[in-house]
Amino acid sequence: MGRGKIEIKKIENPTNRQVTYSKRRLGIMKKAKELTVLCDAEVSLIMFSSTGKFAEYCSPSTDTKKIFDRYQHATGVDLWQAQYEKMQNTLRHLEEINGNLRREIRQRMGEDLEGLEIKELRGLEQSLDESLTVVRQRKYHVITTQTDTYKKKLKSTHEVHKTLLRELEMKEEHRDYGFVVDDPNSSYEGAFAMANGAAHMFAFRVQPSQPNLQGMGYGVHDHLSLA
Amino acid sequence: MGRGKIEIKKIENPTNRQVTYSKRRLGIMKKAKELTVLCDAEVSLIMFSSTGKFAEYCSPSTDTKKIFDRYQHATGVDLWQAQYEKMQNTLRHLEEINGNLRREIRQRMGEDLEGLEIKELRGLEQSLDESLTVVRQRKYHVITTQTDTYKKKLKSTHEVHKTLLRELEMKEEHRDYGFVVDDPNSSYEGAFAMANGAAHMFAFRVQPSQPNLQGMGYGVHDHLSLA
DNA sequence: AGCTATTTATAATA
DNA sequence: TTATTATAAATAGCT
Repeated sequence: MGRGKIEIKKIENPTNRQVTYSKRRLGIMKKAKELTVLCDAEVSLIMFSSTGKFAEYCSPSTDTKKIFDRYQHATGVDLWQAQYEKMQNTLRHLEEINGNLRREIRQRMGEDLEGLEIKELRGLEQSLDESLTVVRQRKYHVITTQTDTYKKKLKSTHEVHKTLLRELEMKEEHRDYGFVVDDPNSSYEGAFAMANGAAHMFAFRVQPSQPNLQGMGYGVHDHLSLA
Repeated sequence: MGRGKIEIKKIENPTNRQVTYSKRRLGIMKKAKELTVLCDAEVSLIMFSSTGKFAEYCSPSTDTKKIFDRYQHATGVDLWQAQYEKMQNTLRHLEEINGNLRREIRQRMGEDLEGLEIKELRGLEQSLDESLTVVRQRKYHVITTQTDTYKKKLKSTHEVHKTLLRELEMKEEHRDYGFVVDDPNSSYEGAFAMANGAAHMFAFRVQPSQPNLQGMGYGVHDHLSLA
């Protein structure tokens, strides 16, 4: 149906191919519409050109999703089922692992021990013992580091104090009156008390075992309630 | 393109409509094939007649699912996306929880402690300490139970022994010769040595802390490698 | 299902 | 792309 007959094979000239695609795309869409109207049919037509350009026709009485639902029903092939089931399996697997991890944590917290053999209990005990040692070491390390930090702060406060004292002495030499202090916190007593007080507060928290901290928990636990 | 021009509107005569559907269905499928070949396009054509009959054409280079995935990508239209993304989110969420659980276990094993504050370290230490106590108690409980079991077995062995002794004494009274023993394991010495020996082996394993058991691990760890 | 007169689609061309 | 037009292809009405 043209000036000459053509063989049905790929048009190698890209321009011609594109032109033919445009014309025939309109043609087939017209055909699809006519089929829909004349024969009261439902038609879905989806096309991608070789350059990736997308075009579609779908009967007005329906939509592409409905057509595909019908398609799946008609063919019995559930296109998404495979993917879906795969994901569901992964999900189940993850939940199982999750359960196991939670159980391990519970056992490491001294719960859920009923099912364990002596051998396992001994292993767990030993592991906890070793872990406790490591955690204690780490705690002492952190404490030491923080103590050093406070010491440095204290020392720096002392420097400030000395400077202030010198300034005051100089002022005293220039006047025959006593202290002139604008801000009580900048005085020797104020600054020293603060630094010392902070250090004391910390020292108080240094006790190895605090039986009253039950309610404080161990912050990382929060994520047990995530799922 | 026929003996007479027709108006494009629903053919009311069902027979005519069906005939026209058949002819035009073939026609449009031919067009779809030609478009595929001539223009190197990807085409999906799905049709349902007014009587519900299903027919489809799909480019050989692809399949209906792929066309549909491309369709979704091209249109941005949802269809299955919602469900799919929901699952993907759940999956990601589970994996995240999983990671957190693993981290908690590692921390309960004395690893990965760098990010913890003193407060958290102290909480962890206390938790481990308490857990260790519980696990030790449980271990001793299990050990006690097993020891009881062995004691009962031993007692029962003693009963057997007494019976045997009585039988032997009776035999001695009937003959004037010494012991007559068929199976050495059924003798007093054999039975007692076994029961006692087993108990000893167990007693040996009762020591609270076994520094050499590092390699044995704590069986429950295996599931750390599940995912 | 075939047939074929006629309409329609489109290849070549501009 | 769009328009023209000669020609191939599709198909409506009939068997």
